[in-house]
Amino acid sequence: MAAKTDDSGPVLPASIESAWGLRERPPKGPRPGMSVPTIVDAAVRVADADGLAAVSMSRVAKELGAATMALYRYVGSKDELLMLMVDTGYGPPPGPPAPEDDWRAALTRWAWAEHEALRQRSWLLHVPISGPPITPQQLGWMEDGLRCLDGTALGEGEKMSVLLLITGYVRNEATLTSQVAEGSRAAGVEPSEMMPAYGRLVARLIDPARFPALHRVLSAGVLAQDDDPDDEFTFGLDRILDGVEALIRRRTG
Amino acid sequence: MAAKTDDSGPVLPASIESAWGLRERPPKGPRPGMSVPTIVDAAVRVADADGLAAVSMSRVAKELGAATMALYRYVGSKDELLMLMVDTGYGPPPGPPAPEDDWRAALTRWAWAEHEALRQRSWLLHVPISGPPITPQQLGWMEDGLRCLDGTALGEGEKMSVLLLITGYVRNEATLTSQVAEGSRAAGVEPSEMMPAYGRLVARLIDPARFPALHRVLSAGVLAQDDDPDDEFTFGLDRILDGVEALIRRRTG
DNA sequence: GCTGTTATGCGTAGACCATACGCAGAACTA
DNA sequence: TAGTTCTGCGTATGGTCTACGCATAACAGC
Repeated sequence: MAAKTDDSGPVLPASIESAWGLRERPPKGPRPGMSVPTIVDAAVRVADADGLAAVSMSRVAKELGAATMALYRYVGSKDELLMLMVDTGYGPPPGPPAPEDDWRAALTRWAWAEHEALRQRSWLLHVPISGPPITPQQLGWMEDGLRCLDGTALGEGEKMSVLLLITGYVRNEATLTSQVAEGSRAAGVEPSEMMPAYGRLVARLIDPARFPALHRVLSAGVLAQDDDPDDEFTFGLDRILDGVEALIRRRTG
Repeated sequence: MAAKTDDSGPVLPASIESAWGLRERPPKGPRPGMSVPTIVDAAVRVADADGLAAVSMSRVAKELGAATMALYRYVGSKDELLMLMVDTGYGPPPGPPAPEDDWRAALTRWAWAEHEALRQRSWLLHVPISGPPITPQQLGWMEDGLRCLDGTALGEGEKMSVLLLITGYVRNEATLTSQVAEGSRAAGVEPSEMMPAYGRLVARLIDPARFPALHRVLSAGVLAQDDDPDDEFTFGLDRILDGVEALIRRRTG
C-alpha cells in the first residue's frame, strides 16, 4: 500500500523503460548529444579493456569526450548503468532450440552459450546483481531457456525452477574458472600451475589428523594436475541434468 | 618459475598465517593494543548491523576507538580483512555427519547448515571472493562436507566436484533469496508482494508473441503467489542430489 | 518574430573512500 | 645505558559517486 501499485507495478528507471522502447523523447529542449546505448557501449568497451573496476563515471565520460556529469542526464545512477552494461554484455540470446534437439541437448547448448558469454566477458560476473532480470535481452535469454523445456511434462513453475538451477550453476562455474585465471595473472603464475600450487599450499597448512578427508583428497592428487575446466563444467551440468531427467521421467510416467 | 615456489608455494598474507597459528610475535617493540581477531570481530559487528557497504576501515577503527591507520599494522589491506571476515562470519563448520545418516541425508544437512549461515549473515554473499578457500574455518566446512561422501564409491576428484556443485548451489540460492529480501526493503514493499510485483512488471513489459514461453509461465501464475523460499531450495537441492545419486549408483553397480 | 517553457551540457563542490609515508615513542636486547 | 625494532597514528594524495545550479539551445504558441 505504501508504493504506487495501481497497475504499473514498481517504478522502472527511465533508462530501462527506454530500453523497452517505451517513453519517447519530448520535443522540447536542445538535441541530446549522446544516447543511452552510446554510453553503455563505451562503458562495455572500458570493462572489456581494463576490467569492471576501471568503469567509473569519469572514465566512461572521458571515453566519450564528454564531462562526467553529462552522463547523469541519461542514466540515473552508476548502478543503472551497470544493469544496462549487463544487458548488452551478455549479447543477444542464443535463439530458440534446434528442432532436432531434445530438451536435454537443447538445454546443454543453452548452458554452453551462457558459459561462453561469461567466458568472453568475465567482468559480467563482478557486477553485483541487485534483482531479477528486467532488461530485454536478459529476458530473451530466459525465454530461449524456457523453450528448451517446452515439450516436457514439467509444470510451468518447475520449468522456471530448473532454469534458475542451471543458470545459477553456469554462473557459479564461470566464477570459479575466472577466479583461477585472475589469480594466476595476479600472482604471475602459469594458469596450469595455479591449482597445483593451491593444492600444495593447503597440504602444507592442514593437519592430516584434523582434516582427514581433505588430506585424502589431496593425497590422491586431485589438485595436482590441472584439469580441463570444460570437463569440470560438463561434469556438474550432467549431474544436474540427470536430476532433471529423473524428475521429468517421474512426471511423464 | 617467476614466483618463489621452493616448497612453500604462493606467499600467504601475514594475517592468514597467524590465523593458522604460524608466525609468532617478535618480542621487541611496544605491546600491540589490538589483535587481528579483535579487528575482525569489530568488522563483523559493523556488517551485521549496517551491511557490508558500511564496513570501511575508518568505521571499523571507530568501532574500536582506534585511528584508521592503526588497523594496517594488523591487516595488509581491506581485502585481507574481508577474507578474515568471511572466515569468522561463516562460523564453525557443522561437524562431521551423524553416524545414522547416509551420504544423502548428511549432505542435505550440510547444505542446510551453509544455507542457514548465509541466511543469518547475508553480507557474506556480497564479499567478492577472490580465490579458493585458505582460511581455517573455510577448510573446516570443506572437510565436513567431504566426510559426507566418505562411504560412497565416488573417486576423490568426484567427491570434490560434487561438493563444489552443492556449495555453489547453496550460495546461488541464498543470493537470490536475499536479493528479494533486500529489494523489498529498498522498495518498501511487503516481502510476500515482491515476486508478484515482479511478475506483473514483466507481464507488462513483454510482448506475448515474442516471449511465448515466458508469457505462458506468467499466465500460469508462477510468480503470482509467494512461494516458500525453503521449498525452492529443497527442489533444487533434491534435483542435484538425484543426479549425484545416479552417479553413485553407476559407480557402485 | 517574440516569449515562455523545458531539456541539455557541465562546472563546482561535498562527502566519502583506501592507503603510502614518516615520525614519536614504547619495549625489548645486549 | 645504547641500540634496535615495532606500534600507533597524523597527514596527505588521489580516487570515487553524485547533489545542485547555471547558462544555453530548441521547441510551442501567440
